[in-house]
Amino acid sequence: MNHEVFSELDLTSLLSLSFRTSINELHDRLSELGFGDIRPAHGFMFKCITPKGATGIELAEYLGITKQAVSKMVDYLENCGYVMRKAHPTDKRGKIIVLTERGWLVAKAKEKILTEIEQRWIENIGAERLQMLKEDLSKLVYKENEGKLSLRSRPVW
Amino acid sequence: MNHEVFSELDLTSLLSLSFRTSINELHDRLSELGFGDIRPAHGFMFKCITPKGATGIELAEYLGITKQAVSKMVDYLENCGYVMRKAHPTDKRGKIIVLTERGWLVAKAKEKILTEIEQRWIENIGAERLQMLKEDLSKLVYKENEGKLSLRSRPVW
DNA sequence: AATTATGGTCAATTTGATTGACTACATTGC
DNA sequence: GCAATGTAGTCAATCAAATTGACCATAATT
Repeated sequence: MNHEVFSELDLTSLLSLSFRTSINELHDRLSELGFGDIRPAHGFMFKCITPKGATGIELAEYLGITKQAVSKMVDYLENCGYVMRKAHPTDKRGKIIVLTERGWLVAKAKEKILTEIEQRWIENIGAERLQMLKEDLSKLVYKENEGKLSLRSRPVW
Repeated sequence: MNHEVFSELDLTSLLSLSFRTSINELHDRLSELGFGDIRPAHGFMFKCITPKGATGIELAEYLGITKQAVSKMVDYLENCGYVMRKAHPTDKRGKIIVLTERGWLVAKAKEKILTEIEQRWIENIGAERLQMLKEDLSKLVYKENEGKLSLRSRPVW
């Protein structure tokens, strides 16, 4: 398999492939650490739950999915021992989803692995280029979404 | 919504968001052109079918999914009038999947839209930066997969 | 010629998401 | 203050994309 193969790919395909590559490594590593029941779909949720918890509606908006989908995901993660539903302090209808201890463990492991992946990328393309890459991607995501973000630009992790 | 928000995101999240952003625009545009029945999952298949067709097994390997999944996808695309199953010239077990005229229309529209998206990105970050971005992503996808590509790095488009 | 391997489909199941219906509580507006 | 409307969450049914397992027909191997 030759490097040249990828140069001919359009940007969208490249973004897809590099995302899949990262996410595959992340989940392989999480599996090795005993977090095999965490799947790609769950990942971004953790970012919204930390540090002080979130309601289902907040998660739904953040992830760009329906509250029903969030509810099911929380069922699963609660069952696996990663999150807990707590009563909302002021709104008796609402619940707050918070991380359990095990939830915090996986969140920290995720953080560490992502940092390591980024570190290895720095070794490949250099710190400046990685910095530029991140800046450019940030700019693009921002420009293209102009305020309407988190409606359909939902991350998979 | 502030640009700063994204700078704090890790690389993996950025890749996810920028990919989603591109793919959303692509499919919005395809919908406007009357190709609303094409969904993100189908996209990368076209790249493998063009120009001279492909067998189910080839598609499965290229996409990194099972042959059964390919078969179903082809059922759907055939039903929508984008592809056709033809008899394999030498192997009586096999079939070749080729694009119909409508299939070619959507493939060309896709090409055009992706080029336009890339063009707009050039206006945002400049041609040099975009070139660098593509080179860096290519290098990373290549390095990280080292030969074992197309097994799990399956594109979603 | 018999065995094994391969290309493709059928059927059942899993995962992640959807739409629609419903309950319990909150907010608004006379 | 209470009736109308709105909102947080769940239940149920369904869809989309993929999986595993079983199977058939043809090819390749020995």
